[in-house]
Amino acid sequence: MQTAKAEAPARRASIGARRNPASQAAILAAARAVLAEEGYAGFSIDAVSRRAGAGKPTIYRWWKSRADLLIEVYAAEKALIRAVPTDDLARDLVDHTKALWGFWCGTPSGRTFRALLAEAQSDPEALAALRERFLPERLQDVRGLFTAAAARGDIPGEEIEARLSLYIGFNWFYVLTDQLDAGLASIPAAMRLIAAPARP
Amino acid sequence: MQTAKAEAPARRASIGARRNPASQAAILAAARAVLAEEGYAGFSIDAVSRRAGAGKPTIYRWWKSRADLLIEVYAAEKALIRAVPTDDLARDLVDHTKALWGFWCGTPSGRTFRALLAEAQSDPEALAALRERFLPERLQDVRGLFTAAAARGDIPGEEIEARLSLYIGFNWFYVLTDQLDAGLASIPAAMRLIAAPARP
DNA sequence: TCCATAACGAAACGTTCCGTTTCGTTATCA
DNA sequence: TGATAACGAAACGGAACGTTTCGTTATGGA
Repeated sequence: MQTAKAEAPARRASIGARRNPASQAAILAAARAVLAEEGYAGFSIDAVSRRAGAGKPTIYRWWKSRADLLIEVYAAEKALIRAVPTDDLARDLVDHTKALWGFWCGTPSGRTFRALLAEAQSDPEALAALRERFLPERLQDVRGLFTAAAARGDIPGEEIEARLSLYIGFNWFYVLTDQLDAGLASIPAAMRLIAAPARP
Repeated sequence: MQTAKAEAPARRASIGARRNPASQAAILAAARAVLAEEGYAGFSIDAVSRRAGAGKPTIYRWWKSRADLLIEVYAAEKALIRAVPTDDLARDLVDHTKALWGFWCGTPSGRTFRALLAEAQSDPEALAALRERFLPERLQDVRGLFTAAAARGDIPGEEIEARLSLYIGFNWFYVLTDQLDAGLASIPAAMRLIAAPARP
């Protein structure tokens, strides 16, 4: 099991007129556990509240939406993956893609990500948070791979957005259809196309 | 407005021991209208039932899940778009993409599609329906563009899946982030990369 | 030192939607 | 003509929503 199953049954009362870090940690851990075990279907504020031994008002006080909570759960683990450009964009992309897919499969983060994308289809604020907070931060590294390649003259600078969109969409397609295994074989060819030098 | 707002207040009773086509039509029209006006957030069986003037059991009798209903609403309009290969894959892809995005923006189908993808993240049966029924049928035409190009020798046959995945993901990324407008400019460059001939 | 302030968990609120069951009605089809 | 089946309406118990009320705990400024 990839998550702590049993929660500390210790009661957490108020520690005064300030946020209780233990409650914050318990809620994030509970959210992570619920997502790991039941995915988006079981991810309700009630379920997280019960599992964390926390009151619902405590959750609503610090996270104004489910999307907020999802983003924080995701961000707590994503920091492990870094992408540093070498001199070969295609290889950089293949490496990063494999690392990302391993991260999505080996932690609850794949389900968390899918939940966030689903949430964004029904909640306009979740969509805004996805576009304005989540994606820019998460894509910073991979965007850097493209800008470095453009700086080297390997790809045209004006095609960065198009190539980045291709890269993002490729990953989204496989994770949203829960076909990361089947998609592994397509990674090298796809990344070669995305990283292709400008045609003469 | 792109959908009929007022429903026929005429009562539809049973027409005997067989399905009532008027009820089927009213339910599909109601689902379409709800999606057009409120998107996935307002798409509940209760809401569709109320709007259609139909009983919930009638909906559950003929559609075993929300995803089923979404697929049928989408399929009722998608038939309008066809893709016939010429001798230029890149141009075929650009044309088809623009037609698809116009269809997604000009009808409730964009919202329907987003709702279906969201539904697939919480309901395993919806995910199965998406992969095994919806996508194969919907992708038939665009897949034909790639196989025709491979038959001409313009692209390697073993890269069809990778290039198709790139194409699908590109579209999904923009529709799921509700950024079809902003993505228009990236279409030509992206399609050129997807359709690029094999490197020597 | 005292007390206004604020976070805490628990419980309950009314609302909405879930999927199902019951009911009386309607009309087919064997 | 009668068994069969779909129809709309209404109601069911259960779950989750987001909020409010409550008593408790402990801080931090006066």
